[in-house]
Amino acid sequence: MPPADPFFSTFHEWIEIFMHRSMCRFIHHARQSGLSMSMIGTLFHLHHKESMGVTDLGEHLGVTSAAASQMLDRLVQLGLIQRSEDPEDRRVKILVLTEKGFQALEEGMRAQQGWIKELSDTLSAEEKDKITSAMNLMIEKVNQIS
Amino acid sequence: MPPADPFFSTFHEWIEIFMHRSMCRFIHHARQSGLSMSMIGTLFHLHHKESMGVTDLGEHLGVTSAAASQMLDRLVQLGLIQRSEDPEDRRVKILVLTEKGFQALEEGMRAQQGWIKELSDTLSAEEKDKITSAMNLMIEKVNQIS
DNA sequence: CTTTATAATTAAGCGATCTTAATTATTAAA
DNA sequence: TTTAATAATTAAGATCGCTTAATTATAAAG
Repeated sequence: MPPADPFFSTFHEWIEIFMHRSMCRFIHHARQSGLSMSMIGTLFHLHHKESMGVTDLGEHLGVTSAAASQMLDRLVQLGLIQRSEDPEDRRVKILVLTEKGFQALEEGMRAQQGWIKELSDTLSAEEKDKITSAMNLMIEKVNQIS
Repeated sequence: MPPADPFFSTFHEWIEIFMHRSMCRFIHHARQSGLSMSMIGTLFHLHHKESMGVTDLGEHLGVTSAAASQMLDRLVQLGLIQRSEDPEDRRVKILVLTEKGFQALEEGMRAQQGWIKELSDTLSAEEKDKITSAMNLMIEKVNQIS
């Protein structure tokens, strides 16, 4: 059990609400784009990891490197990632998200956000300011921790 | 293009950060639990929809009712949902999340939250209060819109 | 009462996505 | 330089999750 800190319990409650509102639509969108769970995991992973090898990626996804390699074939074919040789160690491949891959991620995240407009409509200008300011604070801090 | 409202742009930026931090771990956890994308979508859907029929669920997931029915077999077998006859119309099945199903969802969401501790450590008590209060405001408002 | 419509399931088949095992290419070690 | 280790890929086969089509059960309409 985590501590009964009001920060954590509120955060947890908010995440629950956020996920419940967002995930259905996100999954729906992913399926329609023809992206599997592994592919989505890969796009997210490459986005905040800059670059990584095939085996490492597979481990993170919980599949074999063979499976990762095959899935990467499809992502390359879709133009969502770029796979190139690592000049430091030519056995290794460097994987990076392409602009198109980045946009595919963005689109998926935008797909879930209809309900935020609804939320916004119930808020006064001061309330929006308060929330915006709190989020900016979190954004600033979270950028420092990695 | 959505309006260049600072509320929306900040919210969007925050979602991006949140998703990138959370989704990899969430997907990893889902795979290890043996849950498919449809299963996860179903658990989320049933959690905030109370109850719904098989065909409706399939439509929401973007699959046929046959596929939904087969997937529900597995979820029932895993004890994550309960499937029972609707007394009002005995052709229809009522689907509800079991306690175990609810806990599986909770677990998945908890799996992603390690980084929140890190974020918390960078915040002063007043900063936490500010964020907690803004989130409570959103929670209160969002509960009114559905 | 008979016919039609609807909800869910079952069955058969197909393609996607895994797995293991073998292969190729490169690097590190003996 | 030969041998061993590592990274990625390829190939073959198994399994999963989907589709369509047929089936069963119930409800609504004629």
